[in-house]
Amino acid sequence: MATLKYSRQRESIKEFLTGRTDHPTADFVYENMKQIYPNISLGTVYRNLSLLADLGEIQKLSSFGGADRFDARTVPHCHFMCTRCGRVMDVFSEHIDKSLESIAADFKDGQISDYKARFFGICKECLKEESH
Amino acid sequence: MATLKYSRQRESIKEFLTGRTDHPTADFVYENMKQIYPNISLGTVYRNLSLLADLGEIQKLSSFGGADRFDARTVPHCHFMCTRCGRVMDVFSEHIDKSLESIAADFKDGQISDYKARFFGICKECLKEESH
DNA sequence: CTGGTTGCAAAAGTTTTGCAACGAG
DNA sequence: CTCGTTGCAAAACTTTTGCAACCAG
Repeated sequence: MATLKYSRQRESIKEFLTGRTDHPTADFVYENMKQIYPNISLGTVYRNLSLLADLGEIQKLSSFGGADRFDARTVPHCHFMCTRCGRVMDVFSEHIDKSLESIAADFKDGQISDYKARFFGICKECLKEESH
Repeated sequence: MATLKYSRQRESIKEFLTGRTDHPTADFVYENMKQIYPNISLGTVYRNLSLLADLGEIQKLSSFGGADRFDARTVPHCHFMCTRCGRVMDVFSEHIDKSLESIAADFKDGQISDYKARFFGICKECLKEESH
């Protein structure tokens, strides 16, 4: 097994993600990291995002079409994507969490190790605009 | 609105998908279509898969990392992906369907127009191999 | 004819990787 | 010193698109 070594870049990337509630793409992370490390490369960002996801410190979301998104919130939770503006938001609901837990438990032999759910629709901001 | 015209290629693509229970990628569809239309192009496959998805005749699944997958089953349903062999299978469970419906209903203002859920774990085939 | 569809190829977009230099332990 | 990490660039992979020829209605 590879022994992990400290890297400023990796630390900054994780810190950056932790400070946000949206779900940035790798390229967006890259653009922001450039302000701290002008020479950082996109490859480094991808490598660290992958590594952090493997360690379970962040979550990779491959669910929305286009580039993958990354989320520092690692507890199982759902996402809502607005089909009009493309924004991806976390969904908070005990009802939802309980339902998904019971869904996972519904599988035979405890096969489920993880699950993700996402919902599509039009967000309130877009609905507001629509009524103008 | 564009008026749809008949195309043998589109018909074959849809027929191909309908006859399968796995969830092929565009490239896999392309490789198989070549046996019927040796000159068919990947662009045509992508265009028709997109078109069929827009028409609601098939479903595009962007949820599993790597290339998108396509599914002729259009009723809302969940998928299970084996994290070991990568296979993607449909999940049948009244319990799950009811839970997801009630999740969607939990949103205010009927915002939800669609939802997808997927579960990860190790499939029975892989578990069997593991015990050797 | 008209305009949707196709094959082809180029381009765009996303992610991975080989490699030499660098740096943490 | 060792080996994980970085920057850079090339490559791999996935999807979209411009265009002239083609074909369904």
